[in-house]
Amino acid sequence: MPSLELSLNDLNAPQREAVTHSGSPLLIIAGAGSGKTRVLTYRIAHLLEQRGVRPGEILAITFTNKAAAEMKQRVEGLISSRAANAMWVLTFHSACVRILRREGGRLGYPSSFTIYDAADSKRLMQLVCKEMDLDPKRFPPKSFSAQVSNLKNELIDYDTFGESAQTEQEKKLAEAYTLYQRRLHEAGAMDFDDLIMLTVNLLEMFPDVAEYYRRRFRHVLVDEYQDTNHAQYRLVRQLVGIGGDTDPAAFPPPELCVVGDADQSIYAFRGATIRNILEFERDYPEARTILLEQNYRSTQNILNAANAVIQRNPDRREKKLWSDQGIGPKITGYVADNEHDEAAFVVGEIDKLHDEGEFTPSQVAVFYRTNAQSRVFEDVFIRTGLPYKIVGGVRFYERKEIRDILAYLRVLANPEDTVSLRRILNVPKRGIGDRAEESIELFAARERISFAQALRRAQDAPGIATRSLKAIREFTALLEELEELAPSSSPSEIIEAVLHRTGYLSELANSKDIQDESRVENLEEFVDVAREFENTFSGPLYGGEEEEEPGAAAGEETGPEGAAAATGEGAGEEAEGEGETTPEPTLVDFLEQISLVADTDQIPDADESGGVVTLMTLHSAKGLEFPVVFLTGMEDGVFPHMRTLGEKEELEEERRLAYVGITRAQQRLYISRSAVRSAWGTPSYNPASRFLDEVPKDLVEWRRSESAIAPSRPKFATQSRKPSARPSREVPTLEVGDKVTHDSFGMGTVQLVDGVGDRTKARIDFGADIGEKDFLVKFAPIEKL
DNA sequence: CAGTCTACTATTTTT
DNA sequence: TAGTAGACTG
Repeated sequence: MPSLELSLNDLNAPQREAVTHSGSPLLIIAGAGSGKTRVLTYRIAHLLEQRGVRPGEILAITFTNKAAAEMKQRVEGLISSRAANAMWVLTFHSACVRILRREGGRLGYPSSFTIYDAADSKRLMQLVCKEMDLDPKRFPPKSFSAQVSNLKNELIDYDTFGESAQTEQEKKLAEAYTLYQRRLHEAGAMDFDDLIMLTVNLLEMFPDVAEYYRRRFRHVLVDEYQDTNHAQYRLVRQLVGIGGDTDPAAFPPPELCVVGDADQSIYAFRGATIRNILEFERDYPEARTILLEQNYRSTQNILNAANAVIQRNPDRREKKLWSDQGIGPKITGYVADNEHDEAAFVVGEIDKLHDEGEFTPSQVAVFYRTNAQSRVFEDVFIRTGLPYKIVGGVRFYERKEIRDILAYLRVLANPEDTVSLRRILNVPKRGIGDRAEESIELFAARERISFAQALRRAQDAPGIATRSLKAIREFTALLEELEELAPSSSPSEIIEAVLHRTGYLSELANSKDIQDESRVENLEEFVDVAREFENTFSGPLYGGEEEEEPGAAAGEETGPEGAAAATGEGAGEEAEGEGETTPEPTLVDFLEQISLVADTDQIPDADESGGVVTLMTLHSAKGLEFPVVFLTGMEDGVFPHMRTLGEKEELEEERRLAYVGITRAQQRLYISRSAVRSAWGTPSYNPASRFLDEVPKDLVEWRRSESAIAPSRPKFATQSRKPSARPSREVPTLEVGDKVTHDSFGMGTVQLVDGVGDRTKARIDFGADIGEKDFLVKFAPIEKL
């Protein structure tokens, strides 16, 4: 066993304290670059080696698979890998899936339930809204879907929401939520938010299950705690047995350790609440808080800039990062005339850094606020031949052809999965059109049977065309054929069978659309992904390796299954995950991997010779670090984003995003903006980002501080040369309370003005009949009265 | 039923 | 500008 005593010396005092603290809940506030992952992994090693904790008693939760993998790998570097295998180091979602696969039966779900991603759940909501005959203009399915997601994040079920529904909108939403949830249940499916919510429900409703996990996991560690939403917060509370429904007196609660940094919370728009970290000491009165402020990543100049920016946010716990890495060079600033010019500057600098032998391209990252901004960089990078890699954007598993085949696989794994079934019904084209689909749906509703069952009884469906019926027969026969071979085939074999027997591949092969060529390639890659999965498979994500030495458990493990557990939980079937029996990967395992584990092609390896420049959004950059960072598009309206300018909280989140961006840089930081930027075809003139003003002047050396085309802060567009659709017209300067007339809505009152320059928006109230509407002032046919 | 056309909309997104 | 979703027509 490696001596941990020695390695504790690599830690600073607060880090060491965080590693060794015991006996009460622990909050570690870890500033950017303060060695958070190191502390977490050392803490785990310390638990195992010094405190006699068994690996099976540790549950470490992260948000991303990448973080989980990294933590696991780094723990393995400290202790034996066999021990590391018995720990649960998982994302919130995969941990919940493990629990739900075992216990979901109590909630009426099959253990092979399907996981719907955001696209699937939107599709289902669309079907639900159509079924309810809702006007998509007044009740947009997309918005309903988002709202249901928010409700689930708040653990508000449809009944509770329905009771308090007042307006028509809310009532319809409650109805849609109810129906949506019923459809999910019928399809044996859960959406992402269900994974968390239903696990909380399960633990709250079945105290024996909750107790089982509390007895089992004596240590619960949570990473990125500032990103937890309410449901995840409640889940953690359930796991440690505080605030739960069961009697906590029976045995001591598990020890909780959370790590986070409120200043790096950038996912509030997804329901994350900063509250969870700010109020940790109130939630857990015994808690100890440790602050990590020494940064091991960046130069002091970079940290000073970051500190200055984040300080503008009110109501935060004061925290000042410092570094002993030296002052470092100043930040380089650049004002470009347009976005191409900006990209050219970035490329030029990267070339220069490379030529001077200071940095290789792989040490450089370019950040931007929105994915759309990547295009220009891509253009310029290609033109100059500088190798690059864009992280994010259209993801592999979101491509149409992959989703089509996935839908087949899901139907094979779970025939009741209606969303997937309806997706492939007429893919490839086989003559089952909207008409036929509708009559099957109607028939299913009337007979109170599932869509899948209705399909198999299609001959009884009223008003179905003979031609359609024949096509449906062929389709169900095809499915049966595939279902037959599925149980004895590996995932990759199943995929190949689907590709060939459905005619999907030949349809693409016969197409003359060039896009379809790359589709075929993607599908080939998909088969490879499946093969790779089979080769590296080490046991299912769920179930699998439980206790490694069941007998040694402190106190008898009372399994949640009552009688079954009495025969010795852990010693039985569950234990075979490791060792002797190499488990065969099932289709369900494969599908789960795909839904829960995002992209294979992510951040390029830094140490590859020369390597490539990494381009990504600021959000994707969280958790990463690069020797050289370019923060681009520093313009009000771009970053901070136009849509955040009105809301105080959202602007604060943008500022945190800026903080995250700045603190990614280790040695060199560049900040740039462009005077003109084309958005959706039309150029717009943006003023400098307010975040630029928040960086102390003496930290920045401006390579170019003014644009040639817009010497001072331009007010409005010098309307482009070519006549736009709208004849040139006075753009009114509006203020709240102004009366205006609109060409089609008539007279109204300005309620809200928001945004900058060309992108100024106004909310105008046209009275009871029409209500409030938002306009882009530049384009709206409004006149000030 | 299937291909084509038009109208619409447009952050960030760990799972 | 560009991608998509629904309507329209052959």
